[in-house]
Amino acid sequence: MKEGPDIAQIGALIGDPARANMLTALMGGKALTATELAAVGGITVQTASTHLAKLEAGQLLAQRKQGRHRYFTLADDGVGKLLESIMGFAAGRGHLRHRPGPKEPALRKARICYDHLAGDYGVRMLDSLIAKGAIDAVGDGLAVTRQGESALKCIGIDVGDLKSSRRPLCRSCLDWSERRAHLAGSVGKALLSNFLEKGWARRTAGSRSVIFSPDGERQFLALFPLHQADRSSPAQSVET
Amino acid sequence: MKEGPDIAQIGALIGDPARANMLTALMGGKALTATELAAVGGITVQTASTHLAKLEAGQLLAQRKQGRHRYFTLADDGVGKLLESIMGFAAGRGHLRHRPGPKEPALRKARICYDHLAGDYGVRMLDSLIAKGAIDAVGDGLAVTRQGESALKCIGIDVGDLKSSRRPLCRSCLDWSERRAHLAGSVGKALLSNFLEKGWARRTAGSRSVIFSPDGERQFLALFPLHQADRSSPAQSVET
DNA sequence: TTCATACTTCGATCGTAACCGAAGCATTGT
DNA sequence: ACAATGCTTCGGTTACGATCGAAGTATGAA
Repeated sequence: MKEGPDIAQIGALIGDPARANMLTALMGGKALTATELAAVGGITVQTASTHLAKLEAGQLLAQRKQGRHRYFTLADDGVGKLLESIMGFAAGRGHLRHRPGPKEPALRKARICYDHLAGDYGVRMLDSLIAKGAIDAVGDGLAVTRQGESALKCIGIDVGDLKSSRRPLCRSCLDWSERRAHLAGSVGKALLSNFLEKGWARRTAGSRSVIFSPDGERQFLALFPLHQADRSSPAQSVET
Repeated sequence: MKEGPDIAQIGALIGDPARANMLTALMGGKALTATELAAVGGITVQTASTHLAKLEAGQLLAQRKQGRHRYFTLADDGVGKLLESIMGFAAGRGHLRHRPGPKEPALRKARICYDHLAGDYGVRMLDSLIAKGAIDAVGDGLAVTRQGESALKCIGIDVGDLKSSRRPLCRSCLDWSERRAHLAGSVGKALLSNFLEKGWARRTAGSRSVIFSPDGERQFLALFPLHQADRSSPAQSVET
């Protein structure tokens, strides 16, 4: 009598809050360790371990051993697509976990997305990089152009060094506050690290928000201008 | 800290087997009563009632009172799309609830899919209708051609009458035993009713399988031949 | 080797929600 | 008015699984 694909099974896998948090975290495309995932799920590593085992058994996750770490990623593109469609559905009917609250402006403006910059500033940065031809948007993916490489070198980022890692240089990461893409990947990480090193910005203790210094903010905005001057700067409207 | 759409909630809603069964049952597009849904879910009406209330609260289902019945349907097209994408995902990795069992041949051959014909014969019928130009496959959807209308009239189905209903004439319904499409919609329903009235086939009591009489089967196969003679009839291979 | 880190497995607890029997409404039919 | 049907609500049981502490395995560093 029972027939058809077992949607209950994968529903149940996604249905647990801890697992859902881990999966959403992995939507960024970055491989994360069990410990990191435990943190985003708000559970201990033991619990996370069993969750991860289940997700792997359900073929939602893939695991890659590397030294004493185990990196987990979404099993394949299909999983990402699936999660995206569920997120879209959930967002469409206001099933939001986190309605825009009072403390949010800072987070909307600039925050950490695992290791790169997200929020309004993150979106602005990627837009600007694409507009000035430093990054090429090819299909779904992103790639650093030759011109972009030299531009990054001026800032103090050697793209050649980053290439040695297995991690992709650029990835597009969907920003749920802005509903637009920002830059992930090793270049995204390097850029954020660069800002932090230069003292343009600093992370805050308990939160994921990134606070720019007055001077740093000025330099950042100058470095990543809004090339498309077709509308009054949305970045600045948030800035106030 | 938590951010983004709440995929856990809808995952949990779909994650319960009883609820998943009810939802898949409703994918046929037909509105079903609480009692019917309890049956497909394999639970009592009381339990079904609480499940249905939850699904409604989660905006997955809509309810329509009519006399002393309450008809449940998927809340909107988005829900159908969502479920389809999950089913596709699950099927793609072999997460099937029901591996081909011993009693299945009859079901694979011909069965009720809510109100229309599914299984090998259902697939064959649609293929044949398309091949002979009675139905046009336009994009994702299906449409009856002018020629198809007259052909159906010969069998005793007035497409004009069906048009008065709000229900779409033709819908493609994915067949999970065949992994191919068969014909749903009011035309699909009318065809099955037609076969039953003529005594070509009959429904069985407890099951969803449809049993053809020897004569009815002959006529059905003659009416819906396999136009593409590129392989030996798959219908007959199951028939044995 | 020994220690430290990263992760898994085991064992046990605890909460939640799925479930059903029984009773309570609501609608229809007689 | 009364009975019958369809469904919901209530109450109480039960089972599953999420969780964590503690112990066990693997990898790397000193």
